[in-house]
Formats: sequence, C-alpha cells, structure tokens
Amino acid sequence: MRSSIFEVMAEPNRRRILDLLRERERSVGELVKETQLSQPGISKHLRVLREAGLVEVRQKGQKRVYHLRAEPLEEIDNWLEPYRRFWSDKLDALEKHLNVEDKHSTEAATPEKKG
Amino acid sequence: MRSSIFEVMAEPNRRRILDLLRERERSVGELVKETQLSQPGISKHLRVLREAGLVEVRQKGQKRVYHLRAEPLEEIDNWLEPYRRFWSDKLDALEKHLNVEDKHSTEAATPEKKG
DNA sequence: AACTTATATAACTTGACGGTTATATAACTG
DNA sequence: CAGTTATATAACCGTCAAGTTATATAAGTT
Repeated sequence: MRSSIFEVMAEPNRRRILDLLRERERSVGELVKETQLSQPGISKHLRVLREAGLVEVRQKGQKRVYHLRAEPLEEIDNWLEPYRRFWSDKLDALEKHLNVEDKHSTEAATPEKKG
Repeated sequence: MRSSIFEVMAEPNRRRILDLLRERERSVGELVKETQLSQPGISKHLRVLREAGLVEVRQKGQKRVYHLRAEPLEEIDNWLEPYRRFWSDKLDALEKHLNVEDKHSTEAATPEKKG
C-alpha cells in the first residue's frame, strides 16, 4: 500500500509517533504506553511509517526498537519551498498582486528586507 | 468540516490546485480544464481549501476567481522545523546516535555549519 | 422574461482507512 | 518444551472522503 508522504503524515497519531521518535528511539510497547492507541493500532501505523521510509526497526532482545528516519520529510519541505515567499516577509498582499499579473518578470521584484 | 492542514494537503488534486493558483489566480472553469476533475469535483476541493483559509474567492462578472492564500501552510513548515536538523547537513547518522542516548544534554551538541 | 454560462450544493455510491478483537509468530525464561 | 512477553497480522466493522449525477443558484445576454 504505497501512500504519498503527505497521506502518511496526514494522520495525527502518526505525527505523534514521529514526534516521540524524534526525541529518542522507542519500542512498540513504549509507544503504546505513550499514546492512546492499542498495540495493533501502533503496529499498523508503524507499518505505514516503515513503508514510507520514515522509521526503521532494530531487534533488541524481545523488543523491536523503532527509530526515526526523517529524510522522506524533505519531500514535504521541497513542496513547501515555492510557497515560502508568500509568508516569509509580510509582503503577501504585494506578492499576491504581482502574481495576478505575473507572466513577464520572473526575476527581481523582490523588495529587500525591511532592515 | 474542519480538517487539519495536513489532511487538506494530503489530497493530490488539492496540491495541484494550489500549485496552479501559485502561478496566478484562476476561475473554477480554468481549474476544471487544467485538471482532470469534474466541475463539482473542483468546487468541492475549493470549498475544503477555502475552509482551510488556503484560497479566497472574488467575483468577476460571471466567473468566480480563486487566488492563493499560503499563510496556513506555515503550520506545516513549523511542524517540519524540528526535523530539519536530521537532513540539513549530512550528520544524520551522528544525530540519530545522539538522540538514541539523549536524556542529558538538550542544549549544545549541535556542530557548527561547515561554513 | 427566457436562455445560457458559471458555479455551488445535494444526494448517492464506493472504496479506503483507522480502530477493534482474535490469532499467529518470534524471542526469551525456566 | 511449556509458558510468558512482545509484536505483527488477519478479519471484520464503521466512518468518512472523494467522485458522480442531478439540480439549485446566480450572473450575463438578448
């Protein structure tokens, strides 16, 4: 079941799991305790995250320890990139007006920061 | 139907619509032509985007012209923020090791950029 | 006003997703 | 090996989202 990274991260519990794994790696059991999810619930989400390349497992005795692999999130970051100019300064209104016209200058037109 | 910004952007057609509106504002009819969606399909997605604050409408004669309002995307950007360090340099392996231990130093430990 | 164009909305259908319970599998323990 | 702990998977269910068709609404035209 190949889902886009956007779909994967749309699920709040999965974002929560990633947030937890960002602090430190955790076993399935720990994740169950720290969330309100059942064990199979966690396992299902972990599978989705695994298939998206966002986590990796390591066997540690009886436990399976999951850790974050954040690289795939870069795709979201990249998608976001061309939108940043719209909020980075407060020139939103201006930008929006500019891109109503657009068509001509793709360069310049970016006023210097208020400094 | 209040959806999280993540859910809103999880839908590929909605991302496409935003991408189109990023270039320039468009009427519903134009969006129908430029995507593979039916007119009601587009209208439904536009409603979701409107409710998320991601687009705004303006009446222009018979047409309704939609334009981008990117600010709500900042929430995604902010969520992403603490993950960036994991891929920003190539110190991923190191970072991952550090946060396996963690627990002690929440500060420092961040090597300076290669500059 | 009748007609046309443009868009929104309602009603319905379908499929996928997330949760649950039950069970399989695997590792460790005595 | 029997028993326990840890986790994954299967099977099932309810919900919800997205697409479709039909229709309502609104603006423009003649």
